[in-house]
Amino acid sequence: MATTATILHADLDAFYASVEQLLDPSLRGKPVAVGGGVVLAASYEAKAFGVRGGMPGWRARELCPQLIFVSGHFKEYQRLGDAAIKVIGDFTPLVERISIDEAFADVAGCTHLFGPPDEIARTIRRRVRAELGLPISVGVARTKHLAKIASQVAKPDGLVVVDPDTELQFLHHLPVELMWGVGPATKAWLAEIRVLTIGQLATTPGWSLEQVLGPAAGEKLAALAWNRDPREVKAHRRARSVGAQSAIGRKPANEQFFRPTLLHLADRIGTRLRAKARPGRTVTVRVRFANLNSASRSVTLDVPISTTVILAELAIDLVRAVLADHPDERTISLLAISVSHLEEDWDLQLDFPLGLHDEPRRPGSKIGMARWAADRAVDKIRDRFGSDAIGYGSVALGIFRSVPDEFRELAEKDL
DNA sequence: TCTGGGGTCCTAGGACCC
DNA sequence: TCTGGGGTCCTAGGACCC
Repeated sequence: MATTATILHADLDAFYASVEQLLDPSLRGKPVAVGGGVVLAASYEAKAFGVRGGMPGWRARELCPQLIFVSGHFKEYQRLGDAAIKVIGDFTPLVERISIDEAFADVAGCTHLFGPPDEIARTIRRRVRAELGLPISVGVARTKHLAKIASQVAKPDGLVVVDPDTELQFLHHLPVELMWGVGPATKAWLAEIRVLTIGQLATTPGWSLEQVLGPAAGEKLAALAWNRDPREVKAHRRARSVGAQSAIGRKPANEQFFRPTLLHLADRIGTRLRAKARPGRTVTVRVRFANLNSASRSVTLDVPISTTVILAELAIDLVRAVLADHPDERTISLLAISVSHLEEDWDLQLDFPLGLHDEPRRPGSKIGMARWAADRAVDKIRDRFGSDAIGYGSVALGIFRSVPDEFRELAEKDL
């Protein structure tokens, strides 16, 4: 089976920072960071100093004193990210978007119209540069994983095509961390057994990898060398969970502090679940303590829920349980709620939510109905007048916003 | 004045069923 | 009448990705 290299992986370079340099020419060629308290994205000039996403702002300034901080044009990121993906969509409907700035495409079915894959890749790069003013790197290969590695190698602003006949040569000298799924922990373990390159990995007996990393990871690591990579590009993937979290600095582990935050998080999640008619059955909370250790608790219900107050009450109970199990932890630094086991296309008209203090297995009650009706009313008012018009206002709750809401929305996956 | 926010997937142990 | 094995679901924790 002679498979040809028809999978593209396209990735906008240092996306947020590139947009800022596009919008403000005085930033071009200079080290730029988007963010403030924390670096959300860094330009290549800043990366040269070791500045990385997720890094505390003070640390970034330490590494690069001349670093320019900009607060970010989040609407523009969404617009330009969408536009870049749309350029790819002009060639094939088989586009799998991974994030705001990244997508796979399979061009096998459109080469008769647009020429060979490498030519399509060149056209995409040229058009994104000409029409949007942004650099984009593209990898072309026989599988998704290889295409992704190729685009990483192509960065910045490049194109790498991996011919099926030369795949092993291409991979041989590349560091293991370029593989998808190999992060710091796996890299460190592999380094211990003196495996630094993908070539070395390919000649390492499968059983020793499986023994330490488990069957799934072992299989994944061996897949590249054995040509068992997934090829299928999926245009539509539905979300499997919805969550929200908030770093709250250092707060005592008391209900008066965690309750308002949990209400706010539950509200964010509940609104999204109701908007897409996808209530969920499992609620998970995570509590991170001052020492950055964290613990989680979850509960799975018989009935899917999306009511803000019910989500919040469940979350509060779960956080209480976590704290009861960790009596020595007196300071909380982050709270998170996540809802999973999401229902597909739930008819909200049939959603008789759990009355919290009723019999748990009997959905529907006057109290539950009233709460559900109240949420739907709030949703409608927000649709008309904006999200701050009504509800559990963060100002009233004293919520400290460490990142702008627009940034959170950029990261949200379509339900 | 150490570390943001939204996700995916995997593992291991236990409960429970047949 | 004391014991197998397979499958599914739930829970807690962790690695990883953008």
